[in-house]
Amino acid sequence: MNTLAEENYLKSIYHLSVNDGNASTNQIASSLNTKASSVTDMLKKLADKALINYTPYQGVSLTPSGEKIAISIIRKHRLWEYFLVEKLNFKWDQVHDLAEEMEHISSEELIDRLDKFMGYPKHDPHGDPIPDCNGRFNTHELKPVSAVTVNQSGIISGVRDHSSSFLQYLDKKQLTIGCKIMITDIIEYDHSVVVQTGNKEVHISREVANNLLIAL
Amino acid sequence: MNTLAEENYLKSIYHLSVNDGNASTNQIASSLNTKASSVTDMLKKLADKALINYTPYQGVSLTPSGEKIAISIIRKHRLWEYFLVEKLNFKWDQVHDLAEEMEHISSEELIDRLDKFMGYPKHDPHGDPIPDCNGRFNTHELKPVSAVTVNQSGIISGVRDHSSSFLQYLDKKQLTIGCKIMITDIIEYDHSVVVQTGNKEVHISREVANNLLIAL
DNA sequence: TAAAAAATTTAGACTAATCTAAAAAAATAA
DNA sequence: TTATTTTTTTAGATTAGTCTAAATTTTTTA
Repeated sequence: MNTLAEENYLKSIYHLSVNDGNASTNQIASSLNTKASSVTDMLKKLADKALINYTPYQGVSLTPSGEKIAISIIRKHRLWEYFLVEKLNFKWDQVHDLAEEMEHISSEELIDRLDKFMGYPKHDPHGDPIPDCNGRFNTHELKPVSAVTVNQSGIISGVRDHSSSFLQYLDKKQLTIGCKIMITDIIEYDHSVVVQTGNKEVHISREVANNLLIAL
Repeated sequence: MNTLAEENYLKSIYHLSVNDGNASTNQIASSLNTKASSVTDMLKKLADKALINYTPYQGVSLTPSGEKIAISIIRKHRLWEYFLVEKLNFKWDQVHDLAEEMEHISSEELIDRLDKFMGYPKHDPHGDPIPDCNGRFNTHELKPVSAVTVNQSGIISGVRDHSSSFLQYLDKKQLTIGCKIMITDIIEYDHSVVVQTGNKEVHISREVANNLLIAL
């Protein structure tokens, strides 16, 4: 078994390397709120355990076994989030920190039974896909609202920012997972976006549009 | 908040001092599978935090704030055990170690919601009372089978040993929580006990009788 | 009640994970 | 392509929790 710190590093490296397959020391440090020197120490340890590929100064990538562990933690995180929202009636902006703690409960059997208990959900409350017990999941084809052209419509299906302040803002604007929206205007000047949701028009900033994902 | 190690010490001290209100260094060491010298170090730390009353060489007792924390951990442990058995269909002999891990999830709101979700159960799968959100619970009036006289009957309502080997043995003998039994004979020679359960007679050793608790 | 045994504490060391400050390597800019 | 800046690593220290071995206190026993 791995320590809590090791698990958090693997998870962070996984998220950071989703795009380019590589994570830098500084990126990891800032995502874990720690110092670059601490990261270097841990990278050596994870490399010794063959969980990452590490060449000094060159950043890191996960090995297959490191990725397996990372995905298992993400599975746990998302299933617990689903449990908290669907069974214990938490709001979607309240569950991230709780799940950060619960994702380290080690038992795989427990999580598989939890999965079954909830009917094998495919997405967590923020729209992120939940890996199955073999670590497989659909990488959904979502676009940020900022990348959509005028008059296109779609279903809000994910967020890039999981902070409660962002989620609460979306709640207030009634821009939540599952809502159908249409992009009615894009303001050239500041790249802010006007979207139609239900019978209302909502004006959102470029930053919000960037962090709101829709399925076309 | 307290560390995992601190929480485990407080819980251990609570359990050890239920009877005489006091726990010794060696008792704590053996219950936590650690060394007496490690215990001494931790006792100083807990005393500094005013969670225990500690006089060197004299053993320790919990202060009110230490007891509050201990009971909160026990509440979590027992609620998670209930959840695992009632919702995820684990057997009563499979849940102890899982709950040891889950009891350290810190959120009180989470555990209160879990309590509500399950309908405020009063006892865990081993018959132990579950403290309510204020830390109150009935200390049930149970007797070990070894302390009962011939021809008395009662309901199996608790166990003193939570090891899976003991619980599996009870399963095999069909001596589980809720069963009505009658003590039909006590063997003078080795203090073993013959009990009637349903239409069967079961012969149990003194040790088993000692660890099986009934309500008369 | 003095000697032996048991229990407990102290002293000093170790590991995991972190930090600051300094050194080294890589990337960028002049 | 050399100088500067940024990134990363190394060196050395710190904290929590643990350990072994030695010292001390308490308890037991003769």
